[in-house]
Amino acid sequence: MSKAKNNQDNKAFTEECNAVLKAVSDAQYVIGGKWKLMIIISMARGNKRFTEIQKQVSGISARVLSSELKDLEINGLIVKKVETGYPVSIEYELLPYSHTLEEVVGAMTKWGMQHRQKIMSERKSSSNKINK
Amino acid sequence: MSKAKNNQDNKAFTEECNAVLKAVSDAQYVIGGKWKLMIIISMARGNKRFTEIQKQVSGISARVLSSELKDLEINGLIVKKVETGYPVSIEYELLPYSHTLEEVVGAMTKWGMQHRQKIMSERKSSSNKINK
DNA sequence: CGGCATCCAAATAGATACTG
DNA sequence: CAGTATCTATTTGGATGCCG
Repeated sequence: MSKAKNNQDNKAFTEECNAVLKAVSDAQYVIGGKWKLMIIISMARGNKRFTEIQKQVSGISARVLSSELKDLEINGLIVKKVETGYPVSIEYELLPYSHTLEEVVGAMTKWGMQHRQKIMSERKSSSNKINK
Repeated sequence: MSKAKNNQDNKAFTEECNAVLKAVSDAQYVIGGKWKLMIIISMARGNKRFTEIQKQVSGISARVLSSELKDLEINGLIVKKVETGYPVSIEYELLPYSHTLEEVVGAMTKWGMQHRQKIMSERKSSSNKINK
């Protein structure tokens, strides 16, 4: 392979790489961080109330959940519905757009499960780490 | 649908939900954060040297890259290879296990690209945000 | 119940300088 | 080149109390 050909390849590769990096970075801007996907998963299973979601997504504080829900609403993934009445009831609902995340959630779930399997069967080596 | 049936459904749903949440949380432990996937993407395109990777993953500092590479090595995704010689050359390489991430990376790339498209075609609303 | 305000502690990251 | 050390600045997050 000539040097020129190599450079061409590298250039195309770099451009494709930058496109992928940009896309992943865009995605992480919206669904990155510790909680956003977990909130969406919990909501996809029917949790709509603030306290329900907080109970299922273990470890999240009210302050953080509140702020995450706002982000998700701003980014078009959920809506906050306020039903006036006595008492006022507030529910969060997934918007149809959130379903576009199914593939991402599916891939991460699958990977997380197989990774735990892998770690479990590697109990000899203790330097690998897994959540709690 | 009876109340009992409903409760059963909810219980099964809750358990399945917790399994998914745990898996996603495991995955995020290893590949979460702003940089890890981007480093892997860059390396999958052939970048092996510290400085090459830092150049392609724009915005990452040497200190953070150094620490991220260590995490990735601990978790079995990459190796650091030191070729003694003059001068000593250091290269990082993806391990075969890193290929198990292809589906995750693919899903996120796809989603990020379509999301940018969506935002672009929604230029009327200015409250949605996208990276730089 | 569903938050927001405040305070404070901890984690994270940038800048800079330095080393083998 | 491939980092490490140090210091500081910023971000993040927990705890608590209050409010409609």
